[in-house]
Amino acid sequence: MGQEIAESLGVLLRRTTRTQLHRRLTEGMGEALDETTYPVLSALARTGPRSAADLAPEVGIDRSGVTRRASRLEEAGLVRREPDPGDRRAQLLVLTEQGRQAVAELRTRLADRIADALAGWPPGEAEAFARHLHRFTTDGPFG
Amino acid sequence: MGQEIAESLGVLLRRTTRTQLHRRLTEGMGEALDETTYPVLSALARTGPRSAADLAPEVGIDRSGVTRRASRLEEAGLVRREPDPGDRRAQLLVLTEQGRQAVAELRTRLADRIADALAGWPPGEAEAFARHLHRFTTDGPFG
DNA sequence: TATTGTTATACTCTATAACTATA
DNA sequence: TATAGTTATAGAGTATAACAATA
Repeated sequence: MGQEIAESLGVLLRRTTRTQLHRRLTEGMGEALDETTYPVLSALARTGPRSAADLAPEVGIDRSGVTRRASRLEEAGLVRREPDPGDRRAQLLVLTEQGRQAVAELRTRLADRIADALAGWPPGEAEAFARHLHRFTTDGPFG
Repeated sequence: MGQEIAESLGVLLRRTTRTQLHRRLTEGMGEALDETTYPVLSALARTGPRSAADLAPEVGIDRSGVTRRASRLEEAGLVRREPDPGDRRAQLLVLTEQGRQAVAELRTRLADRIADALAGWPPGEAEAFARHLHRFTTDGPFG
């Protein structure tokens, strides 16, 4: 059983698993939105307006990387920068209306893919899997 | 439910999730064995002796990358190169005894981490999760 | 003194292209 | 002609270090 999970993790954690999924999700959504900028846009949608420093651990890169990716998204009109009212050193990254639309499209695409994958599963198993996977990513062998 | 899976996938597919796990697994096992060479060693153990070209898709990089990583493992004595008896163009990458010992240690470490993560789960749920995760990585939204 | 965003720099890792040898 | 391994090269992406502004 542990061996089966180890094998599955091996596939999931492959570099190509991530890049290929993100590349397909962002396909045709403009030059600025690719597997590099996707995690920033996605994290921003998940957490709401954030500074680059706050977003960095969420995305798994440092603040200079967030700045660079955010600049690409800003040029494309998906993100804008606003001064943080509570800290004049900081800039908040905020989704524009166009950015929100892009996130909605990305979420739909991902949801469709997941639904397709689970379509043939026996009743109840998909729900159980969702719960288990969430628990595993939270308490799993990653900390 | 799809949303819950999407969130979990977001965590699993983070670049840092992979590198940190592999970094911890290989900790203290010599300079040649790190998060870069781990997937090659692991794939070799899983599939048996293979050429660089055959191993490339398994690892998710191209054959030049496999060659480079294999050379590091060879220098450290974990892998050796043998001529392929069936094709004189090819070189088979083979685990040495030291390489097999390293793989055994890595498997133990990963199994321990997984077992720790599942220790508190209700009876039967871990087994179900293992089956579901395997199915999901096989038929999932990645192809 | 510490932390912010940003930029420039150095480093790591990768794919691409070339080469020779063999199928 | 195509494919093997290998090497050199160029590209992408990253962390590190520095900077001025603000806490």
